[in-house]
Amino acid sequence: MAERLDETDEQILAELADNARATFAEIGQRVNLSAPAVKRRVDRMLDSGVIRTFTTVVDRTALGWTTEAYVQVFCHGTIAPDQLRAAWQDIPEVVSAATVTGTADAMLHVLARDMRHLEEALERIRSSADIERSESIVVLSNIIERALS
Amino acid sequence: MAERLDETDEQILAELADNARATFAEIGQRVNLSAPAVKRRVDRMLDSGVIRTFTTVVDRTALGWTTEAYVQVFCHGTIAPDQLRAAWQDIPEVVSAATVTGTADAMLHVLARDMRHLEEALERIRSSADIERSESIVVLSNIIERALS
DNA sequence: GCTGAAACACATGATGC
DNA sequence: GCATCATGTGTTTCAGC
Repeated sequence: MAERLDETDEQILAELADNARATFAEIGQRVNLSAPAVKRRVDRMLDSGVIRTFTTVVDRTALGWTTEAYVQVFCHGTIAPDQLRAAWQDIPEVVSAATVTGTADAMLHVLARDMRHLEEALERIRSSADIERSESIVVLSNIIERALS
Repeated sequence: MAERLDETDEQILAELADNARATFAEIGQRVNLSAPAVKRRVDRMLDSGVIRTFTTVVDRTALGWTTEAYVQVFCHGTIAPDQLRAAWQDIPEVVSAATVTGTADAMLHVLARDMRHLEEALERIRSSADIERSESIVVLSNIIERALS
C-alpha cells in the first residue's frame, strides 16, 4: 500500500500518463530498461494500487458536449463507495465521482451535450442508486482545466 | 470535426475509458466487431480529435496528495471569468475552476497534500481575488476518476 | 531485480465481400 | 463498412546471472 517509488517508477508513471497505450518496449527504451522489467514494475504498481486505471481522454467538446455540471447527491441512508462506483461507472456522462463531507453524500462531475441531455443523464444517475435527491450546479464557463494525475 | 458517433463508437469509448490498455480483440468481442474494425474506429476518433489521449489515473495517495476538495466561491459583486483566471491560474493546487449557476460564483477543484496544506491554499485562493466567502466540500474517497477534456 | 530467448498473443495492412 | 488472413511486433514466461 504505502509503496515507495524510485526515480524509474516515477518516469514510467509519467510515460504512461502521457500515453497509456505505449508498449513496454517503448517505455523501456525511454527509461533504459527491458520490456519485461518495465512490465514487472507496472504490474507491481497496479497490484499496490499506485496505478488506479488506464483511461481515455475524450474530448466531448469535439462532439458538441458543452453542458457541464457539478452534482451533489443525497442518498437514502448510508451507501458504500463501492456500490456507488458500480452504479455509476457505466454512465459515460459521469466524469468523476467522490464521496464527500458535509450534507451531501457524493459529488459528481457530469458532462452532457445540452440541458436536455444533462437532465436525462441525471435521471439515469438517480435511478441507478438509492438517491433521495440531487442538487446541480451548472458550469457557465471553464476558467482553469488542468489534467490531474 | 463535428464528428458524429454511433452506438458502437460510444461503446468502444466506454470500454477504452474503462481500460485504455484493452486489446482491440477484447473490445471487439464486447461490441461484436473484429479487431481491425475496432482499430479503424479508434483511429478515426483519434484523427478527428474525439479521443484526445490515453492516460493513466495515478492514486495520489501514492504521491502524498491525500486531500481533495470542491470549493464554492462567493465574490463581492460581479467578477469577470478572465479576472478569476488571472487570479488563480498560478495556484498549482487549483486543478479546475469554473463560473457556475446558483448562489455561488465559481466552483473550484483543489488538491493538496493534507488539511494544513488545503487550508493554506484556500487562503491564497481567497486573497488573490475579491472573495466574500468560500464553502469547502472535502472529498472522502474517490469513486470514479476519468480524465476529462 | 535485471537480461535474454522463446512461445504466444496482438496489431495492422491487404484482400474480398 | 465488415470479416478473414498473413506477417511483423509486442507481450509474457522462464531460465540464468
